Amino acid sequence: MTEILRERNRRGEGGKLRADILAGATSLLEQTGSEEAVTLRAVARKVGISAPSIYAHFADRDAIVDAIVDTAFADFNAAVRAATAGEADPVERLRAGCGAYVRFAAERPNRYKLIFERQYQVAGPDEPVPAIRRQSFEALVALVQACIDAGLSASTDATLDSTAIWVALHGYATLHALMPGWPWPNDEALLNRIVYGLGKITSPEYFAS
Amino acid sequence: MTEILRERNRRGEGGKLRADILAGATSLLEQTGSEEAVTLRAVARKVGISAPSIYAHFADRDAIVDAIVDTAFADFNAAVRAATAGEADPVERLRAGCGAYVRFAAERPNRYKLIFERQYQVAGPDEPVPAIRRQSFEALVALVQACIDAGLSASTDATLDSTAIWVALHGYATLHALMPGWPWPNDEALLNRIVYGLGKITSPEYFAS
DNA sequence: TGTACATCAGTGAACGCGCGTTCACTGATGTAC
DNA sequence: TGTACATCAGTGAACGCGCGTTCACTGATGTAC
Repeated sequence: MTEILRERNRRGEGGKLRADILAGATSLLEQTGSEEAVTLRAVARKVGISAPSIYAHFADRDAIVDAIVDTAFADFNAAVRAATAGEADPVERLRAGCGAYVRFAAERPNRYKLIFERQYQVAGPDEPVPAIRRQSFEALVALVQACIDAGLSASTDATLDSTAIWVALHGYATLHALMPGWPWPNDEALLNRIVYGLGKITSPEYFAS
Repeated sequence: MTEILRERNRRGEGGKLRADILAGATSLLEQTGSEEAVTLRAVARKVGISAPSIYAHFADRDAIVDAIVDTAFADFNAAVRAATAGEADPVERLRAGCGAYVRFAAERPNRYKLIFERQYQVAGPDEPVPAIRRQSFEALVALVQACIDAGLSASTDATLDSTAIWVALHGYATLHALMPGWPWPNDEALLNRIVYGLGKITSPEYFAS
């Protein structure tokens, strides 16, 4: 648990500590792999300050975790959007988006996990899902629908097939992080099976893979 | 947190407490949804005994959680095996096994979650996966291979396609538990897409669904 | 059949720990005069 | 240009809490004689 030597901020620059706390908490989460490890005191140790100093910037422990989730979710949406933006062909766009989804999770496994687990805690078991999460799913449905419209997919239900793709991507992302010792098949091949198989992509060059 | 009124066991029947502790711990896990809630003291309160009494039956807190995992994993394997045993047609067997997989997770979401998360903690990030887990995957591969052998699947790589099916089932199971408020499509339809789509089942009556 | 006693099932008090949070404070620094 | 002071950034000690675990114990019960 490395501690950072830290100089007191100059007057008017107290706000900088907020960013340091967030960075420390995020690295703590990513290193230990569990949300429970993000304690006020552990974060303070990591950042090199005393525990009460955090209260100037966050209301309580939960506010820190919420801030991590907000940042991570924004990063996630941005990563997927950036990946799809670069492709013209509908199938390539879909494939690129799904690739970015899995890559994000692989590179930040614990932040990915937190995004989804926190969802549950925030919304409660029976409450509706927040708009921001629904929107990123709608984007996936739109990608599949574009393939259908271009005559490249045999799907007759973009929502159903998007859901299938989504659960497969989520399962792959979480299992991959959870069982690195598993004899996983080639990453590209598995992703192709998920995207082309569940997306009912008809073009032979896609389906062959 | 209901406490159970409990009479002291008679001489020679001390072992009964072990089962009570396990049952209390399991119900605590299933109610609260988090492994952290399964504390020695919470289990003792649940069962209606004092905390130190647990040490006569379990070495430490971790041993209780391990026992829950062992039981849950055995139950899981039994449920899937029982489902496949009843079917003669290879595709029906595969479909029944996958259905049992998802049903098990839906009925005991927190035990299902624990089985996989504990995996990680036990084996460590880089160690190989225990034989018992590998065996239940091999059973899935065999089900897919049987479909290929019967000329009912166009798959040319039973392991790859079984992996795809597995990650999709896992993703569906975990997301379903995590987001009950999500507008999930019809359960049968989604499972059919996963099993028939990723299993490359060719029979028209299957593929149409 | 009666009784002493070993054993068994389980208890209550205590320990040290890390936690979230509160409170009164300190000391450097920018600014008003 | 010098100085008093308000403000800002952050601290140290303390609180009560629930935890895992230890220890010496208690009292009911089956059994040997």
